[in-house]
Amino acid sequence: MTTRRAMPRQADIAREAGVSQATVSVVLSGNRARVRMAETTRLRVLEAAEKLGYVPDPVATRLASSRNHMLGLYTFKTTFPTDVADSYYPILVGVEEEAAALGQDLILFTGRGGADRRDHDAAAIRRTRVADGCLFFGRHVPDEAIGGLLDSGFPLVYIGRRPELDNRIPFVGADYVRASAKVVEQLIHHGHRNIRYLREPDDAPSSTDRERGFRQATAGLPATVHRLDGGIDLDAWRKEGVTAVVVEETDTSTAYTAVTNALEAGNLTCPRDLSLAVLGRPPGQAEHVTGFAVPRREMGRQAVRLLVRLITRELGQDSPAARQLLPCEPVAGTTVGPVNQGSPA
Amino acid sequence: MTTRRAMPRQADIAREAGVSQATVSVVLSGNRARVRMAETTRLRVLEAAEKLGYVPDPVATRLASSRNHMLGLYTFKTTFPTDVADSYYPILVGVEEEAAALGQDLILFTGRGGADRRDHDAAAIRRTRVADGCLFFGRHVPDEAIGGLLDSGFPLVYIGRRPELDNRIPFVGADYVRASAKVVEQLIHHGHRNIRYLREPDDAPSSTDRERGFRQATAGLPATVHRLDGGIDLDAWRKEGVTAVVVEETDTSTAYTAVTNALEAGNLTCPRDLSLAVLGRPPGQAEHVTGFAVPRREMGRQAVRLLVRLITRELGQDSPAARQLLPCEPVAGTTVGPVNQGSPA
DNA sequence: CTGAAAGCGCTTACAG
DNA sequence: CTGAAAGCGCTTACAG
Repeated sequence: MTTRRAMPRQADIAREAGVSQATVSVVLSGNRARVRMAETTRLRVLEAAEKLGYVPDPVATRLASSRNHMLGLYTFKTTFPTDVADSYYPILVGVEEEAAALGQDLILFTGRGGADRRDHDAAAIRRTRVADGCLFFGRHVPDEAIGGLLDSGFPLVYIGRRPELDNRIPFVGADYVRASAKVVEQLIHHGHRNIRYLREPDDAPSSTDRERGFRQATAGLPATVHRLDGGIDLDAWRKEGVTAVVVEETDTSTAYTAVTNALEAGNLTCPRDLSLAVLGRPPGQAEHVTGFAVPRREMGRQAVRLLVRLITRELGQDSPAARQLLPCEPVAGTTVGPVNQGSPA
Repeated sequence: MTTRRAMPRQADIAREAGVSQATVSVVLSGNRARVRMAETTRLRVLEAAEKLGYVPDPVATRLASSRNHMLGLYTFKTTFPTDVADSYYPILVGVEEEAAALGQDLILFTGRGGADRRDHDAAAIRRTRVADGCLFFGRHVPDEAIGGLLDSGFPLVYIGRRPELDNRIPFVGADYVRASAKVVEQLIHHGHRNIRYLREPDDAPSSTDRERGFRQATAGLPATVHRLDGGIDLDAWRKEGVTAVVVEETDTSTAYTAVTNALEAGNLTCPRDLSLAVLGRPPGQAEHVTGFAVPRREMGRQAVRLLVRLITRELGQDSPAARQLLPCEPVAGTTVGPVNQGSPA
């Protein structure tokens, strides 16, 4: 039960090796300054360090220099969602994998909810500065706090595309535009012309991107976008000539659920009566639904890699390479087929 | 794109308020030393801090004092297991919940595997000292590294009972002895006398505790312990008069799997032909199996609480209260019934 | 009541 | 080639 002073410091090594503390620092940090030094001195220091079981104090290192090989992860909501199936988890797996591979520790910052939420988040966000840099993840961007971090040159990376703050935020997102367009092109390839897109009434980048992809692919076609705001009437749509439905996919799966309910209610089968594609993966085990898979794990990994490159200044905060969109994996599924020639039910 | 120097320091506040930097420190830290000070001065400092958007630098705080309100979590394997159903996850949920509730950030330390694993772990374990204290979780205890931490008075708590190092390690575990005994008592209550215990050939505390509970409950009965080392012959056991089987449950579920396979092969039904209880929860959705649930989430929460009490010195490292065993929740299930009166198949 | 000083354990110019 | 000094942003005795 001695005190914390039990940990050997550089000064102890210096005494042991008969050199100055500064020399110890130079030797132990690999002599990056390329100071010329007698090999014997170097060895003596190394030996003393080994003998005393020296481990650098990460706190002091961080204060004196500017690296401590710690990466922050700030999440705005609980980091470990209770709902394990949450889309969140694979990202964490990727983040941790890559952080470990690059020799970085991870600091989890949790913005606590409650009454003083705003203040609290601001303080917590500022605290991220203990780390060399920080990953952020969440639907909204607290402009002021993040802007402050950006202004001060603190390395940060958002997970998910972030056009906010004049596109000054580095990010690693998924290329929803292209993935969505490809799904819709598949429908067109099957002969569909009148395609309806069902989206949720939210304007997060991931939503608008999907819609853009849909619009790109259907340019010139009678395809229309329907914003969910209640029930949907598939029969009416079919009477209008709609032969395929494309639904947005989000955390809540509201749009997807609405469609499957309507299909069931109308006793409709895909792709016999209607072709169906989802812009993402549906909840549960519905693996037969055509769509695409978001590379969440890879997003986590790449976000870490990008953050480290920002930290080492290998990449500038403003570099185009600091805005990454990863491709999504198409999922063929079985809910898309040729246009049904029969008349609507 | 300014430098990090953009963050205001206490010195900046001091200049703004026309006081010394030390006075700023006193005011901002709530004047715990109860230094007498003009209220107007205090307010002036607070106002200046507010105006400049001051946030204390946690690194400097930690170096100068000894608290930074960060808790470490060291895991020896990947912190986010890819197998989501892993028993690991609920503990993390509990840890994060309670850490957030107590206003503590979390630092994840991951011992990387690989060739230099031992050295690496040792260095990583030492790095935990950036935090005010650290939670540890894993099947083995690296004696030397943990002993060193303990010697230096660094607050740490293991998740899971830890008799190693002469019981010097504070922990929060589950009371497997009592939970196991209760399960077995249930069997005895149903009239079973000749009960067989199937355990895996591993001597972790969680294994030996379960066996102890079994032995306690079956004292004086012909109950015997069988160490798994290949296939098992249920028919032979039944001919010996065994009417109930109790299996250990671990990460791997080896024992449980062996029994269910044997049951299936022998076309046996529980509890008709044999009563079955598992000392924990079986893998998958087998909710009908009698056993008990380990309070993992609560273990996570309590471990955090204990660690904080250690950090604040409210509790000493050697205090008996720093060795906690949480009760497990019994699961009734349907695989235990009265002794089968018919003859063995 | 408030300021000046020392120190936490490092890194990084700068002298010799 | 190596040492002495300053400084990172705080806290904590200690003087006035």
